[in-house]
Amino acid sequence: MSALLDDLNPEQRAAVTTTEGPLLVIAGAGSGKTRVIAHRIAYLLDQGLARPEQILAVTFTNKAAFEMKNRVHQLLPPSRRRGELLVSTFHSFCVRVLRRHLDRLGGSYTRDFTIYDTDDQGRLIKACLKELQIDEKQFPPRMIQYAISRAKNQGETPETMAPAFDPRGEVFLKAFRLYEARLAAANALDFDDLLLLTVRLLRRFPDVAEAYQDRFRYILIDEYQDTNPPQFNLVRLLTQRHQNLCVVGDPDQAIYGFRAADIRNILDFERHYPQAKTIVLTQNYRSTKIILRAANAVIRHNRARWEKQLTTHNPVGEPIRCFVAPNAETEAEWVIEELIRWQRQRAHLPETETCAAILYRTNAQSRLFEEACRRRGIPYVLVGGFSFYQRAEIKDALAYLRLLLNPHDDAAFERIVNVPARGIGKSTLESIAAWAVREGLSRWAAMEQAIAEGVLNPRATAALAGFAGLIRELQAQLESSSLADLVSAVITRSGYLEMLIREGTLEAENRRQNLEELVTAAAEADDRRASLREFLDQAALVSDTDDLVDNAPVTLMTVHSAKGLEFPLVFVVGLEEGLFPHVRVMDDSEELEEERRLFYVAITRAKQQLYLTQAQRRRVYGEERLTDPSQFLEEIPEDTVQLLAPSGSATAEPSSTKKLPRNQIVSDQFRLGDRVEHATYGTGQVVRVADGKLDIAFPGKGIKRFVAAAAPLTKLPRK
DNA sequence: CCTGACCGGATTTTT
DNA sequence: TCCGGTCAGG
Repeated sequence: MSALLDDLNPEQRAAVTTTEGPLLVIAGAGSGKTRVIAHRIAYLLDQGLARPEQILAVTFTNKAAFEMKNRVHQLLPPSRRRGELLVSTFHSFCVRVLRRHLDRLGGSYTRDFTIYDTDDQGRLIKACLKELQIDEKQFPPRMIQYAISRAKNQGETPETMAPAFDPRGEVFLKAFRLYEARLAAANALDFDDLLLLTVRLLRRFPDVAEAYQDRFRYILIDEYQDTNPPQFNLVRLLTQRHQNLCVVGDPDQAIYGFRAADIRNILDFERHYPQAKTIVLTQNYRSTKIILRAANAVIRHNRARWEKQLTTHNPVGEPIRCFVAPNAETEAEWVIEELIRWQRQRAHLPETETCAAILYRTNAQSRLFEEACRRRGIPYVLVGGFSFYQRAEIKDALAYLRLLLNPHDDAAFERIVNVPARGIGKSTLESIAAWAVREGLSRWAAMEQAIAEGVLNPRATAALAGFAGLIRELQAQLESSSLADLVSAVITRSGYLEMLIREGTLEAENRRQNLEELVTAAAEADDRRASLREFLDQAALVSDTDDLVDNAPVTLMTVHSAKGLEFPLVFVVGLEEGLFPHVRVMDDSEELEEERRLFYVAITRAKQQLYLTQAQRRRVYGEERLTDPSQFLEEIPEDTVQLLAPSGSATAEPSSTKKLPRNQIVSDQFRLGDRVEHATYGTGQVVRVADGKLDIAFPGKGIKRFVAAAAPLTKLPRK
């Protein structure tokens, strides 16, 4: 058993073995946090302090949960591996609880509820606005959606919200109220509801709460800095009895404020749990000294902060390499070239030593890098953006399946009632919608009535009856068929497959293959003996990083998705004012600090080599714009950085031209690659000499063009 | 009812 | 640039 603790440092060992009472582990980037959690669970089991089913561990993604389970498994002797260890995300855990007990809450909710994803939510909100005749121009659905989610996460309901003084608030409340009513009517829960209703359930039914409190003797929460109020409440409820709560996180990596995550949950932990012990893990095992020094320097610019300095015994490493590209296309090309070069040099090393990540602020940036990879024949893995379960054809197929289980799922109904086209048009659907609203029915029920009473024109009635028949026919198969057969039946009998085949385009063929893939996924679920319900739940709660491939040579993703991951080689791209930091946060100092934490997360993903790039021109809204270097670049210490000259013919355009008084031509005194010192811009590197002009790149300040120079420009000795 | 052409507006990050 | 919504014609 002591082998469990052997290769842990004293801080880590303390975090693993302090098993009684609340424990706060502040774990700096790369401090072996995941390892500590896995070892702690293994330790609890190994010491006989708990049986597997008495432990609940919460991770941020399903993938992390899966890996955590595996790690624990490997740490344990075979004799200790029995029993079910529950490692899941907050959302999956809540679904589990609600599928058991939601009936108790009463109202229209039952345990057969449907989960509405962001997409379904958006459609529903649009429908609500339309029904209330609210102008979408004045009240953009996205904003309403955001505001509703925000309100719900703050624990507000339409009833508890302050009576609206201004008409805008009144309009919002009306939309909020209707949205909640429609959700309830469809027996649907949105992502926020999963947490909220679980909390409500446990509060209202002490016997249920006590059952869970008794069961979980030990609770561990990862990424605690990113928990939101309902998650906090849930943790409080679950830990009331044993208080053996261990939360692990890093306030410097709190990046989910927009999702109502509250960094105070971790900062005030010792106040929430007065008995708490605190352990800080400050030794970094991941990055080189240079990378860590840059990261420390960056994060120190945040004012609201729990001060800690990470150290490492790792080698000094290579300087951080900065590159300023003339435009976004060149940026992407250059990154891929550099990546190929880097990996070629290390071709003799195992994949784990050479895999790379390209990290960007927004998903939209991925396209150029994908194209560059494809041009050079580099296979890549793209995370997020358009993951498998978000593809239209997959969501369509899933909507059919959802409707089989819950015909009152209006979002599913609307999605596929006329996909493929079966003669159920806009006006017909509007009549159904109006009927449903008037009678307080779901779309499905309204449709059945409309068919029975023959109120619609014969053609429409026949088309609807055909659709209703199709769904019933498929429903009849629910009991008897395997999931794989059921999915196949859905895509063939609905005519979906035929539609794609008839289309005959390359894209349609692609979509057909995706559907085939779904059948495969269903077959795998059959192997696990999953029910249709479980299959759908899992599909609704997949996270972007779940389809991450270990040790892929190149992975493209947002910085958010990269949280918790590490790569030998990392490119952080698009370091421009307005992009990273994003325009939307620049005028709010708190949000800017969150953005800086995001940048901190980005650079601390790198183990060996870090690249930072900026494009001087970038298309925004299809219009080319000049960019300024990100303010974050200036926060990187100069002596950790090496500036790189653009290779080949690609030459950067300077962002400004500096004219100095005395017309002393400078170009013949300097050569490409010279290091220079300038009075105002600091140390730079000559990246271009031509026509008596000199382009000099200054880290964090972009490229400046010098026509002539006075004394302040001095040449430094080459290193 | 369906299709295709046209126009206007949007872009942060995610369970 | 791209997406979604609107409108006219088949």
